[in-house]
Amino acid sequence: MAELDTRKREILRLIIDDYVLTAEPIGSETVSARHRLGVSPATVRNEMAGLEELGYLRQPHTSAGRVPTEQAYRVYVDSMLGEEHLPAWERARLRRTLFGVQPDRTVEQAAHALASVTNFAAVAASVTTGETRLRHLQLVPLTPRRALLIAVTDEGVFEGTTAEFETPIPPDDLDRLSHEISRRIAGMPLHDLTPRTLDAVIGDAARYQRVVDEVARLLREHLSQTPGPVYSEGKANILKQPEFQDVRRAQPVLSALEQRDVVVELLRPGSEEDRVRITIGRENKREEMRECSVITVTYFVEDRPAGVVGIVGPTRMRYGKVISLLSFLADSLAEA
Amino acid sequence: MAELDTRKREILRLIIDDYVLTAEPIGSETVSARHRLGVSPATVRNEMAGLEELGYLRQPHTSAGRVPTEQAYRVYVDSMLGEEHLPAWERARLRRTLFGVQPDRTVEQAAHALASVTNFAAVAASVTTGETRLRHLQLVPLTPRRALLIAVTDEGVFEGTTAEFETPIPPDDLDRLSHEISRRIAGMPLHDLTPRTLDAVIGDAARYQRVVDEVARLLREHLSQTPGPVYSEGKANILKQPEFQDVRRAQPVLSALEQRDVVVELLRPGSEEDRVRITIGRENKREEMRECSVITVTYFVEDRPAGVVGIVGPTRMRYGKVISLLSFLADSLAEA
DNA sequence: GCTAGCACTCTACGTCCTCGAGTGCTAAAC
DNA sequence: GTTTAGCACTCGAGGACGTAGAGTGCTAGC
Repeated sequence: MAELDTRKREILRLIIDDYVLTAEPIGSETVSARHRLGVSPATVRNEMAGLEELGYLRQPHTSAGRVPTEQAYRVYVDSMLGEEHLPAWERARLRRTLFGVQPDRTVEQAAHALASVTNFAAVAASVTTGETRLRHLQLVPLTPRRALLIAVTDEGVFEGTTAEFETPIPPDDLDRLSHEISRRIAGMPLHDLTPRTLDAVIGDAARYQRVVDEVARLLREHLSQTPGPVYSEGKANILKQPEFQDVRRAQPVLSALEQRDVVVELLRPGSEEDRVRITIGRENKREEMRECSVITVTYFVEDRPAGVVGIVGPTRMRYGKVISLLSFLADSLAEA
Repeated sequence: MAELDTRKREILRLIIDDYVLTAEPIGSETVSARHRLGVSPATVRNEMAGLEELGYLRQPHTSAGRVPTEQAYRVYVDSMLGEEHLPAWERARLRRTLFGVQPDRTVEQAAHALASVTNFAAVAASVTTGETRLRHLQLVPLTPRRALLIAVTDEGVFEGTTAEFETPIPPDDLDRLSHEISRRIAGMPLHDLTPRTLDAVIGDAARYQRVVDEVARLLREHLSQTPGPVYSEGKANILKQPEFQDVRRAQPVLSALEQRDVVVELLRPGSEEDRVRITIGRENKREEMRECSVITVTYFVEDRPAGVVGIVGPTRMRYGKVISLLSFLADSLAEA
């Protein structure tokens, strides 16, 4: 996109900055007046016509001002982004919510705070990588034939499922058995939990072969593929955005965000070089998200992705601000 | 409300039934035509004028038909409710979603299915009464000074919290300790978890007095007052309802439903005589819910409340249908 | 007590008009 | 060659007006 000379870029930037705040089409008059460019509206008009030709601007109708296209937002985030200053109270507020509460709800709280600061929908999740290790496993007897399986991993994430057995097992045996399995399995990385290795590790553990099999099955099912809890907070916030005043536009988005797999998809972790991920409008895979922009940031602990936080809002958003906010939040989360 | 003679009641019923389906004001013509009452529109008009005087009907404007008031819905559910037949496919669908999945996600699934069948928002929770008993307790070492506390109760509900200790504890000791506490606490009803009794039961357990204290504190905090997870599904459904086409009406409701405590409040369990609870419009405590009706059903296992499911929708809803649906669902849940 | 008839009321909707914002083009100025 | 003033043009927002239709309340007669 080297087609843009300095002045065109400057004008485009001004239009985007303005439009993002007002949500109203911007006219040449406004541009030339608000920031003194040293040129008259007429000149700005010419440039704007050029920008429209290049696909960066769009006119809702002949006699309205112009609004940025998705392409415009794209070059904006790619090459016009300045560091945005975060007001102290916002920093303070975010940090307070992070360190105040129980540590196991930090991520949820982060999403909550993010939603209320940005007025967008916030999403967050801890990353469950293959690198996660099992720490502990416990079978709690419910009935003679059923027990609650609890698995604790490296990251404090854990899942509860009921296991059913074909033959009844006395509670004491179950307890001993669960200790046995637990000891053998502790420290094992999740990605080693293939059927084969699992059998190798715990397969010869006991006379309760059936039980071991059942446990192995559940572990495989739950831990290897379930990517932990995901949180989405403040979804109702998008109804505050002018572009979603029409319910028919908002409804699909809200519905989509209620589906766990959609959110999981949004929260796919990035790599070290690719911490901030920005998806604008039609760049989204999901049809329902085509009217939204999604920004996510992955945070790292000891060089491994530990979690992802992000927001979902209209394509018209203060990208710079949001990115600063997310980066700050990610850094804070990395500490915790 | 003995003010209503038989014909007035009949007419009111017809108007409600019709309005609930169409969401449009009903005129005298329609009433007299749709169901053959044997009287002319003029007569119906007179009766309707009477009903309006009594507060059961309301005219949006002079020349529109009439719509039922909340008072009308109230007498409707109190005294006009017939058993509504549930189509076989709906029963089948509900049951399928309940018994297909992992047992520990039954309640969530129930809410999900409910939302998609009714097109309203569905809420659900398991009840954590004082009657719930502790089954098992486990401390999993994280660092020398921190451990994950897991408590398993009667109902399979369990919570994970990290406990912090002032002095480091070797993992083996912690394990022994946690078994010790677990044995002493097992079978204890939650409402006995007052500070005093707790201390009496586990206070003399060990030389790790501090640890025991910390555990006691966490147990009190988390189990006695946290009422387990609550689920709300299909909140975006309310955007499909004609009365919530205006975003400014829908936004407060959606925001409220995103707050856990609001949902908890809605899901307060009823008693045996009071299984079905219907709250219409302004009967709701929460300001934001004043445009909605909430119907919840408590289901019982062994004569104790085990959970609550319900829906949130506009006051204009098919009360009979929804109640049948909820009752059926509650019965099904009681089995599981 | 019921109903036919009728005048009345009010909204929804379409048309017409004006106002104003913003444009694109052209010709003059720098 | 670039910039700018001037101007005619386009188009949507919004108000005024009129009509159609739905529904009502009232009255007089059955």
